[in-house]
Amino acid sequence: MTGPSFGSQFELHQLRCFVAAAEELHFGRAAARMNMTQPPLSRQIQLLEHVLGVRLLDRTSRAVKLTPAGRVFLLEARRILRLTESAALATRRIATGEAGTITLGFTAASGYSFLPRLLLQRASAAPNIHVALKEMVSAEQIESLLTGRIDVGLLRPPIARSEFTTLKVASEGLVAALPVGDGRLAQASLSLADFDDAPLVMYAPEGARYFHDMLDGLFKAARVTPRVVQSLSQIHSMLALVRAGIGAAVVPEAAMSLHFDDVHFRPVVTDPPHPVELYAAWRADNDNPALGAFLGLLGHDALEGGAAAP
Amino acid sequence: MTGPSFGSQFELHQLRCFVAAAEELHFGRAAARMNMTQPPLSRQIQLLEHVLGVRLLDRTSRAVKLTPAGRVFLLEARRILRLTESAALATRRIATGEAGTITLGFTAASGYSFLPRLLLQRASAAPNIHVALKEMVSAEQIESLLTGRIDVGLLRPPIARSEFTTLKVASEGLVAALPVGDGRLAQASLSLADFDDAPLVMYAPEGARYFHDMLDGLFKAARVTPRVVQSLSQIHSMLALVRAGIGAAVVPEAAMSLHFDDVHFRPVVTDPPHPVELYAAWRADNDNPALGAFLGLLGHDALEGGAAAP
DNA sequence: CACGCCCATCCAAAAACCGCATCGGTCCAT
DNA sequence: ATGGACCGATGCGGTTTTTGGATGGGCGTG
Repeated sequence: MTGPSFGSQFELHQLRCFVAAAEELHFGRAAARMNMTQPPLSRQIQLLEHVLGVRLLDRTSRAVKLTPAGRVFLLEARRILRLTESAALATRRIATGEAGTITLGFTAASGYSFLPRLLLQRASAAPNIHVALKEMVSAEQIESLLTGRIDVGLLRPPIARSEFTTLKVASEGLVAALPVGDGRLAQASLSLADFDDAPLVMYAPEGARYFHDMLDGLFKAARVTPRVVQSLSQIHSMLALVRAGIGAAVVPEAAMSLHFDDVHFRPVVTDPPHPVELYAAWRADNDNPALGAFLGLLGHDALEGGAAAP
Repeated sequence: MTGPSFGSQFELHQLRCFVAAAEELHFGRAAARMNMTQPPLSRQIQLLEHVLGVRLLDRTSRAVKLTPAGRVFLLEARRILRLTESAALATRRIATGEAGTITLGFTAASGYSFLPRLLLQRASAAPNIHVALKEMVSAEQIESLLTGRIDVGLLRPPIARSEFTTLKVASEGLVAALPVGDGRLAQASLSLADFDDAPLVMYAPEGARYFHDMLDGLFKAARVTPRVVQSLSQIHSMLALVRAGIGAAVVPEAAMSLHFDDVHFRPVVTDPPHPVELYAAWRADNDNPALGAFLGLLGHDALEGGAAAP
């Protein structure tokens, strides 16, 4: 014989037996609490003591007492059992989607207005869903959705992928950003014609294809030709140029939350009155349990699977 | 049927199986690591999932992947298993006396010199033994030893109780505490005769029976009769009176560590040169496992059971 | 001194577990 | 396209473990 070929590790059942016995200081009552009879409880505690190599309970036929080691082990056992319960609970919450983490990609522009509203709503409606934010342009989001780096993207159309489910979550109008002193500020609202032959800070076709193409289309349809003095892809950079008096800019309403000094906004009337669309997209086969709860925040129809992308 | 009449709690063995599978992401290798075959491992994990009501591993015939809930549960499971090991370790250390708590009673006088040395030694020789200190006079210590409020007492003889084991841990001489200006400070050492008919701050027979009786006996044997101007039981109070010039005092050497300004000490020659004795006492049937290690600090012969008290 | 209380032990029945053989599904090489 | 390798799930018999009733023995109590 080489040694005690016992299972050299104790089991939770033995811990539960010990805690019951240590709390009742009476094997009979402890057994009753454990829904079993006294002999097996005795055995389990003997086994536990054998595995530990330590006597935990001093038992005479008249009284049961904790040994010093037993006192220490009682605390440890209670801690372990508490941990098992909380572990099970936490895991179930993750699985049911009550809690969990959603990694969300978003475009810079959606971060100004839609995203803060969304996060505010999450804080009250799904406080246990953690949202990890990653700013990236729409093309990056599509790539990241495919590789699983993000669970959901907030991005611009077109989203031409069959493996995605998409949902239009917001649409907004366009506004003109004008420097102080610009005569057009006298008007309450502008039309596209107001930009004909006027200096315009435009979206760049590379970094901001969606806005570039949209504005380009709108101007062409209205037979208006602004003088494009600069092309940029970031809204805040464009507004900085507007402030410098280089020209006007046409940006989504959300940009109004940026509050540049000496830059004022006026609504721009367009044919579809809200041409700027924001979509949420996610892989249809994403198995993140928190996804359902998160999508619930995006709109009440979201859970059914959203509208197809154009 | 009321519900799943399963053992509604998982077992550590299932946790170990799950951790192995989650780490290997391969049931066969995981089973090998667990020293068993693949089918039972599959079952254990199925059982665990059933108990939790949560799928932990997504397994196709080609690949095994953790679900989001499984990722969370893996962390929890590892934590629980780590805790079980440390719990067993800590408990064994308590049982073997490597670690633990000793509640120690001590007299005020022993706290000046002997106790600090003892605690210093403990810090290096038995750092995991925690010593809880309770100052109390010898009579209180005996009472507390009987009721188990303290494990060990550092006290003065006589200790006339058969249920105690005792050990002489220190003996010291007496010194005279003299106020500046006292003529006897000219001598390098004093004899008892130097106190004849001189004002003396004496130990009170109630609160400090040991010192009172000892000094009383020494003076009587030397046929010396000091003028007792005050009786106190606390050394520091006595020294305060000495400093005020009320009289001299005869105190144990340890009192020299008190350092009162304008109070100087001179050795007093006595017949037994070290008449002040300090004993350690503990119940022979004390089952505190840390006791052995602690007694080892008191002297190398301490473990055998000490000398009988007078 | 008989009785009651309580934990340990013994033993047979029940339950749980394990390993073997096998199945169904997927991927890969031919 | 097809055969083979690989992998996890499942069915089943044998073994180990656990359970609970009966019993024993120590220890206070009336």
